[in-house]
Amino acid sequence: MDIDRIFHALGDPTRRAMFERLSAGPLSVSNLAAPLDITLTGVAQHLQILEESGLVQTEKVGRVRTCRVDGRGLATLEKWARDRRSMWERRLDRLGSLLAE
Amino acid sequence: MDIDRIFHALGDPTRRAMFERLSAGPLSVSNLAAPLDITLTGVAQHLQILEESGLVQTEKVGRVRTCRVDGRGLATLEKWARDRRSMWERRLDRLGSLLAE
DNA sequence: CCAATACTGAAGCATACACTTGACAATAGC
DNA sequence: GCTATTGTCAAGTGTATGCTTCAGTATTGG
Repeated sequence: MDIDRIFHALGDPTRRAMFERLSAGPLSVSNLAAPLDITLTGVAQHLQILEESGLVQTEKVGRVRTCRVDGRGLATLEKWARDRRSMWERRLDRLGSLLAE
Repeated sequence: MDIDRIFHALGDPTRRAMFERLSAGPLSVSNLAAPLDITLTGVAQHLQILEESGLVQTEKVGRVRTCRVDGRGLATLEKWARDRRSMWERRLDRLGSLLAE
């Protein structure tokens, strides 16, 4: 789960909308595409990027591909944010104790 | 703190590297630029995007501009991730209780 | 079996965006 | 005051990427 790919994937508003929608529950590609006013092909391209980044998982059964959130990507993202925050707060703590002296 | 700008800002590897570096502590623009092999101008451009997204805060004193992490951007990002996770897990919960019946 | 559905693949286009150069402005140190 | 440092502004360039069209492949339902 490469953080680089994850941020790149979510950097696009359409892909983020897709992911947000999927976090409410699994959808077929067509259903996922319905509210977006771009081509199905376009959606499929975005989907591939989301999949490669570990944010979304898809499975094809018959002719319909079902898409669902892949927890691993989200977990990687959360860890990244948590790590940055802890570094940042440690810094603030040091500053605080310096001022306290 | 627009989530759209935040993800766009962090979607670029250079900007993310800058932010990661700043989370360890404040830096001047030149110091921030030093390890990156792009122009100072390029760094300044990235910096503006980070600033507009609420991830970084800068202050110019004399001729040196000091850059530090702005907690608001990070908080917005964390909230977004938390919200997606909770939606996603609620879904898994419903599935679980369905199977339990 | 035939038509409709649900995607997939290749190729092209047009814009956004990362990055550069070159010139300039303001401050700091000697 | 002169020079070096630190950053800013405007404009241009090339590539990445979001999106489209068109054509094709399975699969499903009547």
